[in-house]
Amino acid sequence: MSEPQTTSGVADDAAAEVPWLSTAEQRAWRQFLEGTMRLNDVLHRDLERDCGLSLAEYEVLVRLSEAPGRALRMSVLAASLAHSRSRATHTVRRMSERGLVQRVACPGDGRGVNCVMTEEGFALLVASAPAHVRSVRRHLVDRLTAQEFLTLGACLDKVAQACRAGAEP
Amino acid sequence: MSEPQTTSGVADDAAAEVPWLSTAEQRAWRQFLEGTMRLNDVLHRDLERDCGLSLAEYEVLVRLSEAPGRALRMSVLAASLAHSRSRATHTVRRMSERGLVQRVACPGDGRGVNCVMTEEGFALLVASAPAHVRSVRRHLVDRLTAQEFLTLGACLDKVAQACRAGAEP
DNA sequence: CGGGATTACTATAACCTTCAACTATTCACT
DNA sequence: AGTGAATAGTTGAAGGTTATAGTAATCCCG
Repeated sequence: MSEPQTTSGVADDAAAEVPWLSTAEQRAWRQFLEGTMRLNDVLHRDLERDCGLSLAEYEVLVRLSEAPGRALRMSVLAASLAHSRSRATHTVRRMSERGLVQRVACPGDGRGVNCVMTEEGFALLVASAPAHVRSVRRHLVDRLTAQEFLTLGACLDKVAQACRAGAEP
Repeated sequence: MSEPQTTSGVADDAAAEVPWLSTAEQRAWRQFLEGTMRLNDVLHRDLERDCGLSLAEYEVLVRLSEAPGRALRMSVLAASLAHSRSRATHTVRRMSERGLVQRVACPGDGRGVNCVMTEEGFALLVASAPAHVRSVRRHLVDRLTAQEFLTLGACLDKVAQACRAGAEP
């Protein structure tokens, strides 16, 4: 990320082997880090305050709302959220304790578990979406031109694909 | 973020009040979410595996390495990391238990605490930086054109500024 | 059919972050 | 000086995430 400031030159050997980041790149990288962190923070806080949902829980509800029968297998849900299966299990357990989703055995595959959205869960999503969209607009979309925002999406999509692929050069 | 799919039209009332996201915007938003999440994940994992450091700990070392005397007051450190003071306290405590930093009373202000990098901490940063930079390049920088990357930084900087300001329109 | 490999998911514990409450010090003002 | 407000930082508990190991069902293929 950033070259350790040193008067001893001890870091220069490393710099010789690794293509370091230019000053401009370094600034861009830090801006990226801080921006994504702060955005995540504020969206999470808004959603928690206004709707009593974490970002992760909201995402679960969105995915389920779009699935046929408002149901998704745990593994599919986890993959679609880019979460570990373990994380999905915990999140869904907490949500089911609140009555937002239900877990039912997967017909046809005894190993599988289907996560189904309850009416209550759907109602909460419907009630929460406007405030959340407003928040996303206010903190992200409205800060950029339409073109910038779409470019942002395209860039991060390339990154996501590389990460998914394991990111060999 | 995304309009709940509904056949009942129950969400349309909300949509009437809130400027929803267009299909293209929605795609961009999800790409952004997934990309930042996966990038964060893979960078964290790489750093942890190669160097035994979390991203947060690495950032602490970077900030300290750039500070005069390789020391920073806790509150300055926390602000510069965009972390809560509490989080900074915990992180620094763990790092000091490993001998990477030291906490010393702040001369001139009895309330303050200075966090000072040890030689060991500096050595670990120097040893870790090359692998981390490689990781950032591989997963982010090299996936984009130079122009795209700088634009990315500029966009997230606008977002960060808005978040810092409290984001009134 | 049957036994090993694979897949699907869960449980436990360790770790990190957040939150709220708390102590100590300094500042502002009379 | 003296008191109330603000600042600096820590603490401990609660909650979420990750890692690891475990159980159960299915698949594969001889």
